[in-house]
Amino acid sequence: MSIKKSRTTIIDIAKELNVSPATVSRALNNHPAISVKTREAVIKLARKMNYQPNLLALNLLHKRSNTIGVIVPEITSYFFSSVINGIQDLLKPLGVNMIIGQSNESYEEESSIVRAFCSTLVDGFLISPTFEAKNSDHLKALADNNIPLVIFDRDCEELEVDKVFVDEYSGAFQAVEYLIKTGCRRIAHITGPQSLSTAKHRLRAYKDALIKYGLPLKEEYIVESSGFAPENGIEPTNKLLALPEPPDAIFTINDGVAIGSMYVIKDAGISIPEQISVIGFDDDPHSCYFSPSLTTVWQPTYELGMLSARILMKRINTNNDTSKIRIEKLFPELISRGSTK
Amino acid sequence: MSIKKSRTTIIDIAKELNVSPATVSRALNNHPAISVKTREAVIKLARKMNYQPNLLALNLLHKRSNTIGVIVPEITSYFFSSVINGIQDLLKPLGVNMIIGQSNESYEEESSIVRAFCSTLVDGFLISPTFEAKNSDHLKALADNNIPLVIFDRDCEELEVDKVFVDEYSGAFQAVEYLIKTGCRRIAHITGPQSLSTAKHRLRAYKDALIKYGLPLKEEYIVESSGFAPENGIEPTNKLLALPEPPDAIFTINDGVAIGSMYVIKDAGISIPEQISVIGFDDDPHSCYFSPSLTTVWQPTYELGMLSARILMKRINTNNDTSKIRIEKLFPELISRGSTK
DNA sequence: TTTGTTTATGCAAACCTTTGCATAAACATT
DNA sequence: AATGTTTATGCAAAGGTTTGCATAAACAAA
Repeated sequence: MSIKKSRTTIIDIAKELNVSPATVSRALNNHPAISVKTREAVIKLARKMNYQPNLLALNLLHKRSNTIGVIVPEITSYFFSSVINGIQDLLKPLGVNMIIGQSNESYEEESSIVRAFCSTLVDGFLISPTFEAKNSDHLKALADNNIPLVIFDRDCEELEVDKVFVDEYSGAFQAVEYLIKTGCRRIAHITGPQSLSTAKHRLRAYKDALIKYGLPLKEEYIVESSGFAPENGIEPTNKLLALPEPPDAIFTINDGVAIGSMYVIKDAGISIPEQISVIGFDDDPHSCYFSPSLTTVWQPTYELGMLSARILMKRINTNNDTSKIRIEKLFPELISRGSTK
Repeated sequence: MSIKKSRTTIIDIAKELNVSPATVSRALNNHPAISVKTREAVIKLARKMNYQPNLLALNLLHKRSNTIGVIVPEITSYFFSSVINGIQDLLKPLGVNMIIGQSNESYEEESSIVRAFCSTLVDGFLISPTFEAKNSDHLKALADNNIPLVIFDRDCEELEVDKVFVDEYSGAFQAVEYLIKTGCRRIAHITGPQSLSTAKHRLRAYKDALIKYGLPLKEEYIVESSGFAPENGIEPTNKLLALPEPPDAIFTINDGVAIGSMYVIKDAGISIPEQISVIGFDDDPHSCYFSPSLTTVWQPTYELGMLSARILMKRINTNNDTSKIRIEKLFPELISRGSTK
């Protein structure tokens, strides 16, 4: 039953000064048609009364929340949290906020978050779709409601919207090529869920690189991991090590899996990189502290976030005009460390 | 110049049905004084026209944004990102959103974020203060504006608000006690920035444990790291190893630093845990994949986030009444692995 | 028929700000 | 003195929803 001490409004100031709220508004917004005297009085009093504009009212007026929704599979991974960093750094100077949703790789959750954010809460979306992508109706619905959407990192082919990717193919190709050039001949690949565009591109690059260098493509050297954490690397690696002719190199879908993989390999008494080379993907900050330190493919995560956000804001500010959709690609880079020869 | 196809409002429905907007509102909100016939007609049409309430308008009306602000030093660390997970999971079923700000351990940034979030955008704050805490005027100002605030993980003593902590002292004491019990006698501590309550508590526990077991307290065994990443562990460890009588155990401020520390130790050809035991703090998911796997102190991060959010929501929903402030403590747990004897 | 009661609906204010249009006052020009 | 121009301000609507109060309509009771 406490009386909520409501904050100072433009009306309070107006009453105090015996002017209309409109005058106060104009004075505070540097409208030209205000006498110097009035303006100064208003500004002075506003400061004294600690006036702060009510963004809730402004939002309603402008039909804009100055908030965007970001949906990622998870935020605890280094990859996505540093993408978010990039997004945030672009948004902050613009005074735009970001609400984050985690899909946990679940289609249901993803669409429920979209729905929740949709109710006028959000001016646009930045989404990296879940790999459990049954369909993309919930995302298509955004287009119908004229809410801008930018897809990043993971593709969703049926959607014709702005997209920002890392050139997975290039990164993976570099990695496999490097293994070949350092003398590996029996190169295995621990791939990720095949519904993911990223996993598909990396797999294709793996195959293409082998072909280019005339190495045989063996189905048993391609194993799928069901996730991106170290524990997801264990079983696939065990499978590879149990082969009659085990690989002399493993290119993994990401650093997490690579770490699990190295763990298994070392545990089996096999030396890295002498007997088996390992390459990851992501350049997680932990990766260089393992022994051996992990060779990996660095991705421009921060830039990925920045660029995606920049493109989204452009859409929002141009009222989602019908200009051509943009598909951008950023370039990854091989970082050679101790886990390769 | 495109015409923004504005969404269906309650007024559109009202016109279509020749009733007043008030009637539509009541019909949709199950108000008792509405005839069944009208209600059904309204609901049917609302569904057909894909009506979704305009939260912007509701926010203004209720003077509530259903959004809380969360400020953490950084989100890329496992610790904070999993706290955020807990917060989010509590908030989601309540339909409350969260905007995140990163202080990057900077006082300036922290207060600028508070200011930005303040302008009616946010119903309450969840803050883990930066260690560059010059003062807490910006946080005190929240109290003046009657905006609820819950502090978590890191204390700010001059503030009388709800707080949720991990019992750092207990966790650190367990760690040091464990080292002693496994035969270590020259135990060093890499502590964190001393403006942090967490670092202070852990340091105190370290000292108390040594005293309890009659071990000498040597100043040169206490070294300060300037951050929480592996690289911050390097210099402090070098210092320790260079001592005339190097330690036979190192208790570090967190897993990140421990990882850097182990890196240096192994590099120096010293074996872990035979010659030096290492214990971290946090239980980062990577920690068990290092060799040796890292003994550490697990913190209930997820629960920390959940509880903090729960307490904040209580404050918000009780209109920030003057009930007693709550100080809660959660308990950490030692996880023994390969880096200790 | 009158009065009283219930039921269903509408009006208008409130939440806070901005802005197009109107207007009053002050001043300048003839 | 009359007309025209400039300057400063106010009015009111708009943005979408909820809700206390008023009221019309329908019905029941006397």
